[in-house]
Amino acid sequence: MTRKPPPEPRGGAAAQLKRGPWTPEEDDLLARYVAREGEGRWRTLPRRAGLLRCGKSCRLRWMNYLRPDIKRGPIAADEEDLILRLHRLLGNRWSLIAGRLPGRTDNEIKNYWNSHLSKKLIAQGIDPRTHRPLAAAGTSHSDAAAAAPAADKTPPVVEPSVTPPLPADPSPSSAVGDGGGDFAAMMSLDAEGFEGFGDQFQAVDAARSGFDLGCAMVDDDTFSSFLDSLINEDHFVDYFGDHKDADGQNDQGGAN
DNA sequence: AATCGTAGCAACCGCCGTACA
DNA sequence: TTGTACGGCGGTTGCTACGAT
Repeated sequence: MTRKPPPEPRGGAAAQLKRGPWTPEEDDLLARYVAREGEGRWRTLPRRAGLLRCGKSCRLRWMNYLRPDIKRGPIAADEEDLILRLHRLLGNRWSLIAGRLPGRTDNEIKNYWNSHLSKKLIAQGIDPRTHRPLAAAGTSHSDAAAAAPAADKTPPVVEPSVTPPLPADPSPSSAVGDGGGDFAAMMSLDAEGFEGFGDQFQAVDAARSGFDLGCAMVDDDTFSSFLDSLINEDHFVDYFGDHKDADGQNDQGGAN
C-alpha cells in the first residue's frame, strides 16, 4: 500500500522533509546506514544518512519494514492464536504482544487485530476489548457487529493501559506500589483467578497492573515465564478452541 | 464498463516515560 | 530538582486494491 504525499509540506524546516510512502532508494539509504552505524540517534540519523525524512519516520520505517528479522507474509494460525491470548492478557499493548511474536511488528499486529481479529471476535459474540461475551457487556451480538467500525473508535470499556481495575484486596498492588512488589502473590492470585473465567479477568488485571507498576522488580525473564504460563492455560484453548472450530479456520490469507 | 463501498495496511500524529545535562 | 531531547507507543488517517452492484 502506498500513500500519496500531502498536497503541501508544512512550513519552516519541515518544508524540506519528505513525507508519504518510502521509495526503494530511501529504503536502501536507510538500511545501509543502519547496517553500518547501528540503530539509535534517530533525530540526527536522516541528515547523517542523507535522507530528507524526520527521525521518527526513519525509525518507524526501519522497525516496521526494513529490519532484517522482519517476518513477511500472512499471520499463521498459531500466531493468531497467540495474539488472541496475549491481547486478552495485555490489552492493546501491541509492542508487548509483538515481543512474543518473533519477526512481527507492533504495527503489523495492531493492523491485523483491527482489520481481522476484532471483527472475528465480534462475529463470534465476543467483545474484542474485554474478551467477554458481548451479551455480558450489555450489547447484543448483531448490534455490536453492525456498530463494529464505530466501536473501534470509541474509548474502550476496559482501559488496560492506564490504571487497570484491581482485585478487591489491594495488598498485592500496594506492595508493588511500594517498590517491593510481591510477584509471588501476584502469581498465586492468578492461579486462583483461573478457577473461573470471570475471575480470570481480575487476575489478569492484577498481573497486568503488577507488571505496569513494578517492572523494576520483575525482570524480563520472570515476566516472560509468567506470560508463558498464562498463555498456555487450557482455559483459553477450551474457550477459543470452540469458537475456532465453529468458525472453521482463521480468515487468514486474505491479506496480500 | 462504471460506480460505490469496504478491506487492508503503510505511514503519520501526538502523548508519555526515561535519560541526561 | 528541573528542563529538554529523545525514543517508544498506541491511536488514527488516508490511500490503493478489490469485490459487489
